This record gives sequence, C-alpha cells and structure tokens, in this order.
Amino acid sequence: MSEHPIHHSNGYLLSQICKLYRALANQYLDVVGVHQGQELILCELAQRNGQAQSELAGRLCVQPPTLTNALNSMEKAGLVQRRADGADQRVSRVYLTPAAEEVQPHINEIWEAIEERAFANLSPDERTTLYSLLNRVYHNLTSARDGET
Amino acid sequence: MSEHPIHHSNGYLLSQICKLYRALANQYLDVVGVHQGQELILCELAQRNGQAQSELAGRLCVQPPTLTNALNSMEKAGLVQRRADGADQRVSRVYLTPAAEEVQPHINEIWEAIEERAFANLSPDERTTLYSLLNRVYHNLTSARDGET
DNA sequence: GGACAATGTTTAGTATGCTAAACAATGCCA
DNA sequence: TGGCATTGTTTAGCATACTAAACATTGTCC
Repeated sequence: MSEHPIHHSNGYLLSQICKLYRALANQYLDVVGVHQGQELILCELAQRNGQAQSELAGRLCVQPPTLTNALNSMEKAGLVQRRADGADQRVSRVYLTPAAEEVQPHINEIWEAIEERAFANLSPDERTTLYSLLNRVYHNLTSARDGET
Repeated sequence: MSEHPIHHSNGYLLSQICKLYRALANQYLDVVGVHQGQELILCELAQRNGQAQSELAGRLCVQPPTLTNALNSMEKAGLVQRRADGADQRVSRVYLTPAAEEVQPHINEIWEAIEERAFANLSPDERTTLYSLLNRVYHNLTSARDGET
C-alpha cells in the first residue's frame, strides 16, 4: 500500500505517535475537565504557586502568547487565577484555585495511566533504552533550534 | 530545578520532541512555501493523483474537516486543485498543480535533511532500535484508540 | 417514483501552537 | 525630570487538529 520511503522513517512514525499520544491524553484528561497541555501548567504551579507568566512559559518551553491563551481558558474554567505582582505591575502571577487543587492528585494518576498504555509491552530495560535515545534526539533538536550552522 | 517525575518520563520527552520536530519541519518547509503536514498530502498525491478527499484523509489518518482546511489553504496557495468526480458529485477529487510538481522533488530532500538533523548522532543500529521501539508504541496507541478494554 | 438511509464534504466552534505587532509598566540615564 | 530602551503581557492573525452538526448527493426499497 504505502511504499513511499517516508512511511518507514523514524520521523514519520514520530509524528504519527505524537498525534495519537495527544489524542489519548486529551481523552483521559477530559474526564477531569482539563485539556492536554494544561496538566503541565498545573504540575508546574503545584510545585511553585504564584509564578509569573514569563517564568511559567520558560519552564514549559512555550511562547508567552500560547500561555496567555491557555491561561485564559483555564481561568474561565476556574482552575487558575491571575493577580498582578505587588511590586511590578507588569508581571501577572498565576495561582491555583481550590478547584485545581482538588483535580491535581488525579493528574499524576492519569499521566501514569497514559504512559502505561503507551509503553505497555516495553520492558524496563527497553524503556530506559527508549528514554536515552529520545533524549539524544531531544538534544539534537534543541541545538538545531538555537545554533544554526 | 525540575524534580517532578513527569519531567523524566518518556511521555514528557515525547511531547517535547514532538513540538520541536514540528517547529523544525515548519522552518525547513517554509522555504518552499509548504506548511508542515501539507508535505504528506503532496507525497500522497504524487503517488496517486486525483484521490478523493475521503481516501486521502484515511491514508493520512486525519479527520475530513482537517483535510478540508488544509486543502483550502493549499488551493489558495496554488498547490492543489479540486474537481468534482464525474460519476458522483459528492466526492471531490484532488489534483496536484504544476507548481506542486515543481516543489515535489524538494520535499524528499527536506524530509531527509530534517531526519538527519533529528537523528544525527544515532548509529544505523540505534536508528533501527529506535524504529522498532517506536513501532511498538505506535501499535499500543492505535489499539488503545480502537479497542477500549 | 418518493421517502429515507447512507455517504462525502463543509461549516461552526474550540483547543494548542506559532509570529509579529501593539500596549503597559518599569528603569535608566543624561 | 523627561525621553528612551527594556521587560512582561496581550492582541491579531494564521497553522494544525478535533468534534458535532449542517448540507448535498446518491442509492435503496417499498
């Protein structure tokens, strides 16, 4: 059927997996009213509540406008609240609401359930191998982004 | 800094890589005026020109509305042309334009360049290992989607 | 042959993600 | 102190991707 070389490449596989992984995460997270991507924001805030948006964006590796949008819908959903910093009116600090703190414990469970699904039949050794290979790919991609040769 | 277990999981790594891979693909493809995702449509049509949108969507594993949007912008960009099927007015068949056929040869080069970047320091053996591991993840995810236990 | 089901595509609405440009507040420095 | 650069966030506009619902055409079956 699909004899084209692209279909047998690591890159193609990676992008398909990506799409599937996102879809699965969405499906699991929807149950607790959280969207894929937002769970990372919640985890980040659980570790340090009241971060500035710029800090948050930096840690999550997303652009500030992306975070603005995500926070808008999370604020509308009652998961977070923004308050301006007392000293510097430019920075807006983000805080978890009680509703978010209730949801929080489920996030880790869900995250683990997704992993269990995705990497089900891989042995611990294989998972480690995969991790180290992916890690190298990750570094290739980050250095490709910054240092243009 | 980020001591949270999520940051050391295969799933987290996968989603970060995903984002980076897409960004890199976009950067490379923009040069020839094609957006990430559209290159797969072009490859598919290069193999079989004049596919119905539903066929195309099936092969690319995207939903029909997704394809509608992508084709709209590609049609606007002069890369493809839609013509209604002679026998069945419901189906619209998609054809490459001469412009697309000029771009086509570059797509493979670009695709390879991206792969070379992403998997640069992996030996052939390691690439094979990665491929087979990812393939298993892929199957876990596709079976997770269809057959809900 | 006319109602109704099935099939193919589009529209509407929402999510993530990006860039470029606008806007707001701060800080520096002459 | 008044102008200007820097920093933090938002807006506008576009890309992919999804679902649910609308719309058009076709085919079937009584």
